Amino acid sequence: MNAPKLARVIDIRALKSACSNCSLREMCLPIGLSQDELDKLDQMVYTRKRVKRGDSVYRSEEKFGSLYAVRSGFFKTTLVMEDGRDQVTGFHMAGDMLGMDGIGADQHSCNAVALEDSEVCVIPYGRLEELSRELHVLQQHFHKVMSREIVREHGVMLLLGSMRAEERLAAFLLNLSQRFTSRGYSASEFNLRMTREEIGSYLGLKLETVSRTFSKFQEDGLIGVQQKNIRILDSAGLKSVLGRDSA
Amino acid sequence: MNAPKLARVIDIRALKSACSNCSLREMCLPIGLSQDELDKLDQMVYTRKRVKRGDSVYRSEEKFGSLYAVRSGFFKTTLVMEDGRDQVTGFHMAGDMLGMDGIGADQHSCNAVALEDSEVCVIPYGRLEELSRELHVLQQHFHKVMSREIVREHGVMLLLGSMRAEERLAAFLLNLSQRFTSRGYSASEFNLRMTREEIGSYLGLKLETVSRTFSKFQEDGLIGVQQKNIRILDSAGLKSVLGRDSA
DNA sequence: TGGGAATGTTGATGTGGATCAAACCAATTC
DNA sequence: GAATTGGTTTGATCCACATCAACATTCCCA
Repeated sequence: MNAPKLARVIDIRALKSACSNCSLREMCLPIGLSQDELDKLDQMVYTRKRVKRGDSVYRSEEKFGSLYAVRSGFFKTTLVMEDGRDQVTGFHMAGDMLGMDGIGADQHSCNAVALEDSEVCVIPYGRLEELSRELHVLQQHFHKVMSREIVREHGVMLLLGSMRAEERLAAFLLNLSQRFTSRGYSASEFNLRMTREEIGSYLGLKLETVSRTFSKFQEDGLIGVQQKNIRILDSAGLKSVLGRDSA
Repeated sequence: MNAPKLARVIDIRALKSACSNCSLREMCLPIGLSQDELDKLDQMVYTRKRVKRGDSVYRSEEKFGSLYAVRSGFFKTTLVMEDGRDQVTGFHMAGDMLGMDGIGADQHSCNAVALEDSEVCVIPYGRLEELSRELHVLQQHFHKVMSREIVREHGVMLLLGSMRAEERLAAFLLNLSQRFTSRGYSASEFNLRMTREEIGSYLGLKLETVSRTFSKFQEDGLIGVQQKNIRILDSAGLKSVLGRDSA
């Protein structure tokens, strides 16, 4: 009985899915575009896709065709080795771009999995190429997005290659906090969307180590932890954990 | 007395520096371009630059302006943490592209240092943008290059996050071997251009561990090591080190 | 051509984080 | 409201790699 009504509501929402009135337009592809250019972008991004918690936007080996802008929700990207070991290579939230790994070999090289019910904007890659040949600003922005992904990964390499467990966790929390802040959320309190195991996988640690280190940070008065809820009590203290030679 | 003659030789060589008759054109930017398009590329890449061993092409924080295609020689890229710890983020040889980390923030975020006397082609980034708006093939190729850099870094993250020392070294050697092969050099014998310390830094290990592991591989008959000279004696064996649960 | 600085090897010992194991807790589900 | 399930915490022990140290080798360049 309610079904038709619900469907209509969704239709209306879909109509409004255009980039030009998206609340994320200041941190997504539309940055710096004029109204005119935005209209063109609207024609390119015509699909939104809901992704339920646990489902994936794309999987490794899958044919590449589109990029995805996270509209809402939270994702992880993971790599799987032949022997089954897998590793989280990133966590992604609203405004982040997914799928750029697929361009090089025309197939995806990792899995993008939703950690909560989420929504992405589907950006057909061919259209993006076309449009970015036309719109200099869009081209520039797209290149910047890719470049920043490279730099982000540099950071992770640094973390994995030269930091101790406490430093990794501190860097992780500070990074999350900073990203939440830039999206208008509280810098000092947030809910983790991922498990200790996923954090560990991302940071090259075991989940027990993650848990222990959280506990230690709590004892030291740096953070408050209650399951997935994190309060950052002493962000300067956390920063000083980074680049501290030893315990 | 010889100087003028030498200078003229260099001039001639400089004239021939065009992409269209570069021996690397099949693994560098020119891939897939028609003669016509190649001519345009030639106009873009008009500078070659010699880089002496130990010198850098660019340094972290430096203003970004150009990309660099390695023409000959060998480079490492490194990141430095505030506290001085530094980490090698990659090794780069002929045909590789350097500097893409700089696009995002309009300044470089790592150092690119020559490990032997080398030569790079300077690609002014503005020109590349321009030209790739014109030449679809070039645009595609450039995007692929960036994407592959992302995928390469994914691989390093996997290595740093989930592999043990022996696996890291094995993966490293196989990767080098494969890259030499694709450049027409021997897959089974090559000279390392970097020190044990640099290898260790790249792999998240100490130089002693690198040295010991090389020795172990040698004892096991997998490789022959003599200082910087490496012979791969049993590449299948090396592959089987990867993804082996334990010693 | 020799002497000193880098670089590399190998051994002995130490330790941070992994592993193994056991509770504990919160959220569902029956 | 008992039972199940997925996630988290905490303790005891272990081990892969780091660290410290001594020596060997190679590379420079004075």
